[in-house]
Amino acid sequence: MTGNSRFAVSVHILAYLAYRQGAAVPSAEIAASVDTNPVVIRRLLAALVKTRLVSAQKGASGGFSLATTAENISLRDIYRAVEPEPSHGLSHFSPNTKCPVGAKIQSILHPIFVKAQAGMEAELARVSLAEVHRQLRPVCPGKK
Amino acid sequence: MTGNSRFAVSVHILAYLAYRQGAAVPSAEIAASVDTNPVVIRRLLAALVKTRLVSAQKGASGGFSLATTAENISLRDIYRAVEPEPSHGLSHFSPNTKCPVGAKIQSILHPIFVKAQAGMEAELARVSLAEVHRQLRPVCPGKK
DNA sequence: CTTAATGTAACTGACGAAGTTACTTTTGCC
DNA sequence: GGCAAAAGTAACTTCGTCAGTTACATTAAG
Repeated sequence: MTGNSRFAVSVHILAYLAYRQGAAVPSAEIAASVDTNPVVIRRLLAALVKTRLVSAQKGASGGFSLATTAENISLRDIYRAVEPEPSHGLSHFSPNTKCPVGAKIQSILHPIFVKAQAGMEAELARVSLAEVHRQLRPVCPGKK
Repeated sequence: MTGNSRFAVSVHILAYLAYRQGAAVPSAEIAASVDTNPVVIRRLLAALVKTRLVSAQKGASGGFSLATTAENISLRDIYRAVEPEPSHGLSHFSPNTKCPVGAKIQSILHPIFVKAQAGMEAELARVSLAEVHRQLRPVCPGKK
């Protein structure tokens, strides 16, 4: 598992916690579901705990659980918790300010990037963790 | 200039071509405006030529110019020309399929990511290169 | 035929993220 | 009290991607 999968893995983690219905789930169990190292999971969970989406219980028989209901958590909340501030490549982009184009291009692009980012997050905001959870346990036709 | 600034630099390139009003502009001149190496510029231009946003003229007194009007180029066109297919971290994310969550999470996330991407691109589609060009040459109050 | 340009391949270096090891701290449970 | 299990975290190793660079073949104007 290489490349930036922080968000995808984080949604997986929270979906797993929802699936386990409030139990204190150790990082090793989540790591088995994601198929990665427990430390990777704990690092992402640290961000999710900091933003109060998840609560952590140290010590024996400890573990992680959702800090609120799955309805109250949107994918945008998760995205913002674990993704770094989007730079869109504007940091480390230092055009020649002696050129009329280079002097202005950054200030022109910045608000455009902010809107593009907002457009993406608006779509994520429409999906709750509960919706993801629901799709995990689909209605089983014919079964009551 | 480090990190993924392909899109920002590409908009800069096209804005520069618009600014030069149809002249055949060599990559070295664009590189001076962006403050980077001409090869970096030519690599991005190769993608822009392939998608027919820009035309290239080889040989002495050759260079690059817009293949169409700035009104006809949206920032989404530029984005799609130079950014690789968005994986959103789903490639290289291989959860444990023996777990009920791991088995389904990818197919749940995929359509959500597609919508998020579309939300972002819709905002980029609203901005044309002409709009960027206009902001480069603002009305100069008092000047006729 | 010279010169200036594109088109590309090959290499280097920086950076970020995943993965791993190892250790400290905390806490339930016997 | 002491053991076991867990979070928390630091340090290190890969690994992939991209910007940057050098070098060279190809092309076309004058």
